[in-house]
Amino acid sequence: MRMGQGVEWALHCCLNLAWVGAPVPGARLAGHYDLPAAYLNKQLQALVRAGICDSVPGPRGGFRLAREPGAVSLLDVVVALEGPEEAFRCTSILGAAPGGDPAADYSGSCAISLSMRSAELAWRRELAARSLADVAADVVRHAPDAPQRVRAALAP
Amino acid sequence: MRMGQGVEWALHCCLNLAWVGAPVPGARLAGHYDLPAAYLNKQLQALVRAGICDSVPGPRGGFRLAREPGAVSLLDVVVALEGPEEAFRCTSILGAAPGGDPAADYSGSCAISLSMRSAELAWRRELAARSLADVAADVVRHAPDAPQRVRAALAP
DNA sequence: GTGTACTTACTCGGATACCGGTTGTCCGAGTGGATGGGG
DNA sequence: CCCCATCCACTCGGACAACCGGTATCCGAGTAAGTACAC
Repeated sequence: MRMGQGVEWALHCCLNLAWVGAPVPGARLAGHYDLPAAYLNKQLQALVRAGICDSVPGPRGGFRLAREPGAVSLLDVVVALEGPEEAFRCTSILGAAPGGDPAADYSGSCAISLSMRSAELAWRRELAARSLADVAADVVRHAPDAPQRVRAALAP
Repeated sequence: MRMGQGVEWALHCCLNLAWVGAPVPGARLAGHYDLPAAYLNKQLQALVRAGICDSVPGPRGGFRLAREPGAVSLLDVVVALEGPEEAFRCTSILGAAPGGDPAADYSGSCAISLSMRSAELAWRRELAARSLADVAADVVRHAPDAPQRVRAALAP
């Protein structure tokens, strides 16, 4: 059970976009972290589809945050890249057991499914409660000049 | 980010093993849920390596729970099959950014890594707090004759 | 000097290969019970 | 009737393929800025 690499990249990029404000080309973000530009572009496209980022084409274009940093949760980013379905998928194998209904959906009644779903819900709740603004505040507390340095490195 | 199918199978099998008490062949468990026997066997082997199940060879052999159901948490099963490493892996891309140390390990200082790890810790805590005995109790509360039916179907 | 049309370089966007990991399958090593013979 | 050696069927265990999703890459469509020219 591993999460896609793109999630880490997207989170760092979103944080930087929150500090820059102006559109930043995907290639410049990729160069900043020494990442494959084309692949990072793919992840950013997913963020655009999810309504987290806006993309402006042409010269002086790039990606920028579509909402306020406080209105983008870590869960939003994770869901945008990993999809909305949960990690544990109940396939209702109880339906194949003796006395089970093969056509029934046990995901809402199977105790195992409920327990796994409950745990995953706790994970999602933690991610949903933490916004980009919260993370940015933590970074600033530790390194107050980080936003300025990022702006200097990424702004045109 | 999807969890392996084997986790669901292993959880159901462990619950049944807790009710049966005696060794149950992997093939019989597989037939109970109409699963590929050889592949389920692979998952059960992982449980044995993790010390969750014991395996007895020869006729009248099979798999049985190695500890009391109350001493096996859902997290134990998940870790046995999915591995101990966490879903979100911090690759310290901050080290590649300007002003970063490429050789340093940022997984303990990067605010993003800390937030993701905190959320995953909440998930693990939920799973660790729920044992097979707890889940079994929930099932019995909903269907009191489940243990007897399982014994009748799986016991030799 | 100013407005306009063109050129151009730069951006995103989707379609296309590659690879590791989960999924699925197979056969061999080992073991406990059943069986047949002998005492 | 009891004991023992043999045989055998049954089990796990690890080694071997197949399929799928994440990884990585490329080139084309579209756009806005810059430029040259005509008025």
